[in-house]
Amino acid sequence: MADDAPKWRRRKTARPGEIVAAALDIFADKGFAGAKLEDIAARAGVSKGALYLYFETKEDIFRAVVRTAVAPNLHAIRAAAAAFDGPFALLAPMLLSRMAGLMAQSRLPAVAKMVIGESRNFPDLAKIWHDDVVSVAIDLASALVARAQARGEAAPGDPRLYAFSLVGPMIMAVLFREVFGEAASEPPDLQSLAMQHARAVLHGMLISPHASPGEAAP
Amino acid sequence: MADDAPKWRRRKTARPGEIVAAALDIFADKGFAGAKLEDIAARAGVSKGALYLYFETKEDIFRAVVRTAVAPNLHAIRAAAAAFDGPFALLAPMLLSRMAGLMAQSRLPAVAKMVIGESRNFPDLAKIWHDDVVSVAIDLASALVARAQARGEAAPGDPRLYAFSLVGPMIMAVLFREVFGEAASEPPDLQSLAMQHARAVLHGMLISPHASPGEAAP
Amino acid sequence: MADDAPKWRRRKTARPGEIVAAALDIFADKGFAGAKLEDIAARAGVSKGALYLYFETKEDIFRAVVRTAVAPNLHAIRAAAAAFDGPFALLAPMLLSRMAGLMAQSRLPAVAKMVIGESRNFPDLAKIWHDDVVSVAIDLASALVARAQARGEAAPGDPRLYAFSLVGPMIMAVLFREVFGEAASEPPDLQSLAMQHARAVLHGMLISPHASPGEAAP
Amino acid sequence: MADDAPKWRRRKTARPGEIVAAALDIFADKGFAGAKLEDIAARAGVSKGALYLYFETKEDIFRAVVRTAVAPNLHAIRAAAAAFDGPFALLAPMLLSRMAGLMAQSRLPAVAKMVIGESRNFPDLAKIWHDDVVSVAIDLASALVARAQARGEAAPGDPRLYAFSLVGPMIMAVLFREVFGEAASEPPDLQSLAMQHARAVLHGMLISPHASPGEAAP
DNA sequence: AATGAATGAGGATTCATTCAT
DNA sequence: CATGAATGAATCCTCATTCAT
Repeated sequence: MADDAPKWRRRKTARPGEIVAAALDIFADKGFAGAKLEDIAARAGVSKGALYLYFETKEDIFRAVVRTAVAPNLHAIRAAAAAFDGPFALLAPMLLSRMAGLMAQSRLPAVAKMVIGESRNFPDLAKIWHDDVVSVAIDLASALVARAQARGEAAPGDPRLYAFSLVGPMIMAVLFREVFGEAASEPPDLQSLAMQHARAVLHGMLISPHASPGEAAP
Repeated sequence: MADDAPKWRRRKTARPGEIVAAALDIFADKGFAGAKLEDIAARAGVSKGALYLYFETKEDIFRAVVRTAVAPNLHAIRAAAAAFDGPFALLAPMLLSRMAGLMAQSRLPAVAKMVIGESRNFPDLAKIWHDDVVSVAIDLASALVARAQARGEAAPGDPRLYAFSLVGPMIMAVLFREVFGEAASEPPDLQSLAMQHARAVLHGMLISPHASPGEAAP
Repeated sequence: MADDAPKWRRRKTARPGEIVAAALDIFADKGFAGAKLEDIAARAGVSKGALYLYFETKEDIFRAVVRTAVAPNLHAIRAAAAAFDGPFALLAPMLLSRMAGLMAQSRLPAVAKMVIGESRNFPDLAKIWHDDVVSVAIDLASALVARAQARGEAAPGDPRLYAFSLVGPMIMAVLFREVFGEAASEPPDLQSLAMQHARAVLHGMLISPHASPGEAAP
Repeated sequence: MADDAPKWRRRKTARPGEIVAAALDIFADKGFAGAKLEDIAARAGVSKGALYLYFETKEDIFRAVVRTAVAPNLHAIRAAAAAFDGPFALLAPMLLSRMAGLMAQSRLPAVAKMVIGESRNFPDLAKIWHDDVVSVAIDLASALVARAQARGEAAPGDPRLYAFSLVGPMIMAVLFREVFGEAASEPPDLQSLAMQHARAVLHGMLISPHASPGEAAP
């Protein structure tokens, strides 16, 4: 609360970002309807009226929050995909690990929770989220699987469903942490899950009678 | 939903259930804050005031919706687990398939969406959902994995993380369908996903040079 | 940011007048409450803050608008009255015609509309308008009538009511044009009305059986 | 059971009228923007929320006020016109007198003031007012004049402008009273004005050398 | 039990006004 | 002098909740 530093006015450029950041916190905590503009303003360190210098409506702020969260991470995902072209057995764990890192660092999980809860009230945001995040990720994973299949690395099957097999556990874990937080039982560690799941989905959970004993424990 | 029973004077005991069913529809569509008691009452075929004959507050109705959705399905899951004690390689696909059926039939996905969105506003409901649904399912899967490991059927590793590997894709697919609905690209088929994912997570997606061709289709 | 282009040219004295002119346009269009200071500033080509260099409040601007519109026209009316001292039969049409010209040229009708609408919110302005415009005009007309009566030119009767008989049609026509504008049926032509009404109120609309046919068109 | 029991409920039927009556008072006093819904509700003896049981928005109430004021008086005007078919010299004073009575009894002057002030903000209401009140009155007067001309009773000239000559003074006087109220100099008496103006506009203000001396003094 | 008219606290939004630059 | 970002009081409107019928 106490801000000793003299607040230099003329924040015109920085303000929108500060407001969006504050709004993300409040929306993630209270949901869209539960969030009070007054709280968002307070957290952003501005007055209620100042919000309307940069955004038309509460919905507008919400949209900005979702869009702002999506854009940079979207680029990161695409970059990760294009950067590597090795064998699927190495690519999959790398991608899951990177996904774990992304989820831990960014506010994507919080935004995901918001979008899930408000998907019916903001169909256009759901569409943005779908088109720019979920579909991109699924298409990426599907493409990797398809390539692996073409190379004879991966078993036959629907690449799109395999995409769910690959990233589903990460999504579930992320939402688990976001929804139940520390209020519930110990949340899963994302990096550990990424590693163990990569091995499981690549090599299988079953201990093959033909496999060497060392295979299961790297 | 069928109205083959005489309508007059059958209400008394049926009313709360009808209200909860109506509320589930409205809450699933609009979210907690967006749902109007007037709409719930209209859908239930009663007056606004009548809601207060059976429930104290709007929150009370919401809690009843969540609890009502949880209870019976919870039993089904436990029953399914206890009923079968075969090899993990057969149990896992069966459970995933049953899970797919459960998700398709019940309103669990809709309630899950609601709980995710309102988890911060209703910590107690999040806790109920966690304790009675999520934790139970995870514990169940973990126990099955641990048993399989003890029997030498499953590879070593954290059984809890394996639980995410098992059910995560189903959860993701269910939410995908719930959130994006028909407005987005083709939603994944749950049964197909259950089958393919079971094979993938059990035997691995990779084509092992040592594996026999028949391994993929048991 | 630093913009070294010196904008201050020569305004200083012209500014208040420009602001008042802009305000008149906006007030006439939106009414007092509906007018936004931002719009007035924009139309005057100054910043919002600049308004406060010349006026204390929004009300202050409104008062200035009304007063500014009143003052010069007031002079014109008095001058017209004092300038001529001929027979009433010639004076009346001349005054009505001059009134028509004044109404068509000045923004008096627009200000009249504003004052009518805001008379209860700005009793002091209503008083100014009454004392400086309406009463002056009525008193002037009354005085002319009284003089005509004293000279035996005009029939007996309340000079004040005769004043309404004289100028009422002009007022009504002016308001008709101001309120309904071009959105309604053809507005009356003020000069034509002035001429025809002068003849009617002086000589009567009825065709007297005793009057010669030429009487109606002198 | 039969649902057609008399609705003694509350005031469901009477309320809208009460609200409109209260709103007319407040709107007339404060103007549209200046009127607070809270004040309207208080004057109507209901809560703020109750207003929204009967009207959608503040604008909706305003429209209802204007429309409600127009409708019944409209009928009265038309009836008066159709009822009488005597000589113009008798019809004109009768109509002016009736107009004076109507203005004194009804809230038409107050509504007129509102419409004048808000004509730009509510063009549709201005149109209603024009089409249903002003045009009707002008057309009516014009028709009477035209008929009188056809009968050789009235002098030639534009009947529409004559209509302004006839009713303009009444309109001006009514607005004078409404705008300046008792705060200003003595307001004109409507009935006296109707009588004196009728004589003036019929027979002329000038004393004709040919007229008998007794004609000018009733 | 059931109704639905009525309530009023709560919150999004506007805009006259201020003041640091 | 001039600016325009910032403020916050004011007010419309919503809707969960109550209660007379």
